[in-house]
Amino acid sequence: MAEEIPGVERCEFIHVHEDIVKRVTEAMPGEETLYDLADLFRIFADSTRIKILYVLYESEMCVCDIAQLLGMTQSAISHQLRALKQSKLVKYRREGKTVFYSLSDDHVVTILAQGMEHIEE
Amino acid sequence: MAEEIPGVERCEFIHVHEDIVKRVTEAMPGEETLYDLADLFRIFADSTRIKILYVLYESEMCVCDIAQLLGMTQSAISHQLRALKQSKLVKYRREGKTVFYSLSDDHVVTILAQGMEHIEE
DNA sequence: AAAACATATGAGCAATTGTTCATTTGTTTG
DNA sequence: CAAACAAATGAACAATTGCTCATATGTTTT
Repeated sequence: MAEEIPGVERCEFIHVHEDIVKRVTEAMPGEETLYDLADLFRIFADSTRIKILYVLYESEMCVCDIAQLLGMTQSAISHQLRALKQSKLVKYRREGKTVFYSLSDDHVVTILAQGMEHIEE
Repeated sequence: MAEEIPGVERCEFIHVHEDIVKRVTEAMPGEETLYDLADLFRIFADSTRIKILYVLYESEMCVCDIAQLLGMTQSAISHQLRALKQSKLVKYRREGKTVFYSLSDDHVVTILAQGMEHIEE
């Protein structure tokens, strides 16, 4: 953080105190972690994926059922499930031709609930 | 949800039970709420904004200080602060020429913490 | 083995996003 | 009032995203 970046204009003096600057730079997670965190939230940043998560919160469900419930194509849902799968927000099990998806942990629920609380104010 | 959308192919039968379908469609928040929720998470879906939130978690700070700490331009930070302000994640107070920003509530902290927990597994 | 079905995937396109650069707005001080 | 400084804003551009369409993969059934 705060490397020397040429061309970045600076205000004359820094207003925050030394110790705060120190605390900030120490408490800040590494660059890579911050990217991972942003990637995770990017998954929640789409209403289709949120719908899927809400649906799976009620019950494990196959791709086709989700598509039907949400009135969307199988392809669209499958693409989004891949994203949800890659960020480990959902897990799946195969049963013959059918693949059943479900939420993989309850961080999903907590994050969604906190988000709802925030926008409902 | 689940309006008749022409051209959406459907699997032959729905696997989930009637009561589950009913619960799902009842528990699902309205379309507008889901969009607002996605919009909120979109704010968290960028590492610059996450950095700003982490910085403000340590201390109230002015635009210029944040820019310096993160090694970015005043303009870039100001644009991002506008987004954070619009979604009510940060608040501000003016003191002469300087504008100090701070976190507006602790949903921010909870959401970030849950996200961190998830990616750290 | 072939047909049928559920799911996954790749390419392509319109729409959205984050940054930069130039400029404007708002406030203080000479 | 003019100069100086902090912050905000608008236009523009590259990069990313979500969907569709066509097709591939994997599994069951005949």
